[in-house]
Amino acid sequence: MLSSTVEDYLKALFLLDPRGEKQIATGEIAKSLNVTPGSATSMIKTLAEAGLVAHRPHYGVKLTEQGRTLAVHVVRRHRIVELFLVQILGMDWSEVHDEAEQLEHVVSDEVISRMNELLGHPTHDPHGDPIPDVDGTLPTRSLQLLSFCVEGDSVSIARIGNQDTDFLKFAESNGLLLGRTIEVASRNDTADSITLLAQDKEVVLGLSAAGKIEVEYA
Amino acid sequence: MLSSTVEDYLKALFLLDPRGEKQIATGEIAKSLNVTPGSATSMIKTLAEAGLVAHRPHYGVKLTEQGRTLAVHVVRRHRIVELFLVQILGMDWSEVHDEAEQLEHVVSDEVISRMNELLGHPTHDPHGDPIPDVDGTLPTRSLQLLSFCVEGDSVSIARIGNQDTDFLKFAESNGLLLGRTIEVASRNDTADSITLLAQDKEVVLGLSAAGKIEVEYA
DNA sequence: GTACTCCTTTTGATTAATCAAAAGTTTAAT
DNA sequence: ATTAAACTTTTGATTAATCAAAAGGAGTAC
Repeated sequence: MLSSTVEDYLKALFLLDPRGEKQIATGEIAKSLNVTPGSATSMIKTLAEAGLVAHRPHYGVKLTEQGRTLAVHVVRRHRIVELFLVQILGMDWSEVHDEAEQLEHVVSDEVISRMNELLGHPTHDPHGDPIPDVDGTLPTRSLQLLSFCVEGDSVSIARIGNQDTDFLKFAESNGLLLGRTIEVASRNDTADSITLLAQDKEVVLGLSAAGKIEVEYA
Repeated sequence: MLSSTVEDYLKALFLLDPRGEKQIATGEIAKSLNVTPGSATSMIKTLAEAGLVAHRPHYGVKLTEQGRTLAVHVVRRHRIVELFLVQILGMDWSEVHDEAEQLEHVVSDEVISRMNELLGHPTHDPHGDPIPDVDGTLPTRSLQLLSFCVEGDSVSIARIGNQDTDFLKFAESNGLLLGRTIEVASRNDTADSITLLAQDKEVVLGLSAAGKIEVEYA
């Protein structure tokens, strides 16, 4: 059995590079897990010995096939739990991330499978992130960053790539919910901002915030 | 925040003495948690320093008010989760105990409160154990051990005091389910057994097994 | 090509929880 | 009162995970 900590490292590696293309720097892992670089190095060594990552000292680290499979399953558990908390328990999407962060390490396959059933084999979690299926396959969509959209675009919101409670609360209260269709009213690269029309209300976002939102052309 | 381990010790102390009357022996705690006596002693010292138990060396240990309150909440979480797994996720009562054992340490108050709502503020879990309410109060019933029943008694099953999967599967397959009315067909103290009529089928139990089942007179 | 900066890795300590085995207490028995 | 049995506590090690700070690479700048 993997410890929660090991699962967290694997998940972080997966999320930093879902395609498994890059070499990930120790510092990046450390930052994303809020540990010191030294802690990350020593855990990486442990993971490497267990065959879960390939480590090239001073260059970077990458999940092995085995490590990736385990990571994907942690992510699957996380996302199913999140959706379950929203759909079945009626919690707010802004508060389920931290809860799922804990639950992902303890819910059994049996429970996940029943939740999955009850939810009707969903493909995406409440933030629009894809839910890997039992054998680790991720559904794909072709999404566009809202920050790349131009004036006049009419798009529907497909994913919010920021789990921060405050950000999600802000999005919610401004009508920026998954599935909602919005229009790009204007875009100002000098001011680094974009103005949207969501439910006939104007919302102004900085481009970096807009870069956390992914959309689909209708 | 309490560690899972601390919560397990508190819960064990509570379950070994729900009324908070006795001094509990170190060895009993060790046995119920499957650790060596030395481990128990050292944890007891930690708990005592934190004010969660009163320890009289070589005599025994007892939860303080504070410790008991925390323990009751762990038990509440455990039992609500168990019932939730059975009622909402459709799991079998024989498999939810171990699952709940893990979940009890990570589900938030928010989630417990929503589960509780969804379940309609239940008073007992799938094994007939009482669910403490939010402020720690336990519902009471006056139950009788099945092993004390005599020939001719007609009673309804109120509690199964054995979380063991095999035992629960056996009970289930012999019609010994919560709420079911059964009759004591005969009782043989020499053979240490009791014969029941459950749904017109005869079931013979040893008295020690019967002592794990609690009943209510109709 | 020496120096500097920015990472990464190593080192040495610390904390929580555990175990095995030694030492110490209680109780009960003769 | 001595001794034995049964239990509890202490002691010393171990493991996983972490941190702070020292030491070590790599690339860049001049």
